[in-house]
Amino acid sequence: MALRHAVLAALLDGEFSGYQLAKGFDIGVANFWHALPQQLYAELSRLEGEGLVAGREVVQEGRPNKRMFHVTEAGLAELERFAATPAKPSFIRDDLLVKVQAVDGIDPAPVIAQLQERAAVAEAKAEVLGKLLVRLRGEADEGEFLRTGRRIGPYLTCRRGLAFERETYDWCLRTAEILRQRVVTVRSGE
Amino acid sequence: MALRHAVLAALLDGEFSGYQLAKGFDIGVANFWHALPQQLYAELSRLEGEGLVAGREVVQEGRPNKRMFHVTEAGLAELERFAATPAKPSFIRDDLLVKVQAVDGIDPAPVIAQLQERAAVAEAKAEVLGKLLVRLRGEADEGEFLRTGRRIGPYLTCRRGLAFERETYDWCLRTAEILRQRVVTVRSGE
DNA sequence: TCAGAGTACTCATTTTGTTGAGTATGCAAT
DNA sequence: ATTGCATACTCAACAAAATGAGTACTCTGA
Repeated sequence: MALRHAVLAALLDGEFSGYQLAKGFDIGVANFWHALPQQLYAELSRLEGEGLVAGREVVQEGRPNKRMFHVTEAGLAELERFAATPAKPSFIRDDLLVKVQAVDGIDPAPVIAQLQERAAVAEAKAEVLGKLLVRLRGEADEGEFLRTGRRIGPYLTCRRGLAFERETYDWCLRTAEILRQRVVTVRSGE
Repeated sequence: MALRHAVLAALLDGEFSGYQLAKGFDIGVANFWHALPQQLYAELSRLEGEGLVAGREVVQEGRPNKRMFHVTEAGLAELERFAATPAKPSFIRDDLLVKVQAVDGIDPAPVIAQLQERAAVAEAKAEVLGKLLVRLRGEADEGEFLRTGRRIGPYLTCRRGLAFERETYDWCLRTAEILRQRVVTVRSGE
């Protein structure tokens, strides 16, 4: 059950509402823990019930009120406890890889198309993450920031996400190219 | 529901029992779709019920009988259909990244230890995948194999897995080093 | 003025994934 | 002789994640 911890980690950056998390999750924490809005709302309620986060109602005009949450002492202690328990091994879990695995038995055309599309998505995501990196370190150069910055967690995970997206981009394009070449080869009666 | 398709894709390589899949899943398809033995057995039964795979009982001596499964025509058609439906975006989902994200608020020592451990796991996995790559392409050089081999799906996904593990390895070591340096910096009263 | 998009959520259900405990047999080492 | 490991599975219960369908109000543009 790491969604709760992902939420706690995200709330280390300040006060957020469920709605804000649901938006921001896509660029920040969502690089390594994706969740739907409904899950976030539910998790925040549960965390509040357990006293790991505290919420306050913010009355707004011209738009619905919202609840802003922050981590409590108990929440921080829970994060601490979580960080000290052994991590589970991670793995990629991806539809598209399943399709590529099966590509020898089926029509490669839709797989090629999806690889192309995925490459574009990965490129766009890489750009967003690259910009986020710049924003996170501010003025300082990277080495300096990593040595002395006081909030480097998001920076470090963002670097991982960026490397992943770049890797995805490269692999998708190379794989698509290989499959395209084979279609040509087979057609020319190799 | 891509587990079923991962199983179908795995069965493209021949006939396997649930037990064999449960073992082999760790090195082949499991690079992008992890599953516990129980899930595989259950999925195979379901697939058999739907006629997407067919099983036959193999009587053995000195050990329990087993059921060997292969993909049927209908199963292949299902894979074809699956490959043609748009892929969902993928993302990393990883405990350890959550911990790194939170590292500014907690004790970094256990996080550093887990990064080190994860690097070792990734290195070992990368080596296994590297060997698998060599085994899959056999005598041929890579370019030749990719152009003319008749079963390249597993090779292509294996390359992705290898790149991922290498990336994980690098990131873990670099991140651990950065965190270690900071501990020193803080201690020396920066 | 009315459709559409944005803010801010809730509730219910289903689908997946995980955990834990069994069953049964044979082989090899202690 | 008995422990422990490998083969080959099954069943039940639970936790987590994904899906779908709302609610309600406001602002903006056609």
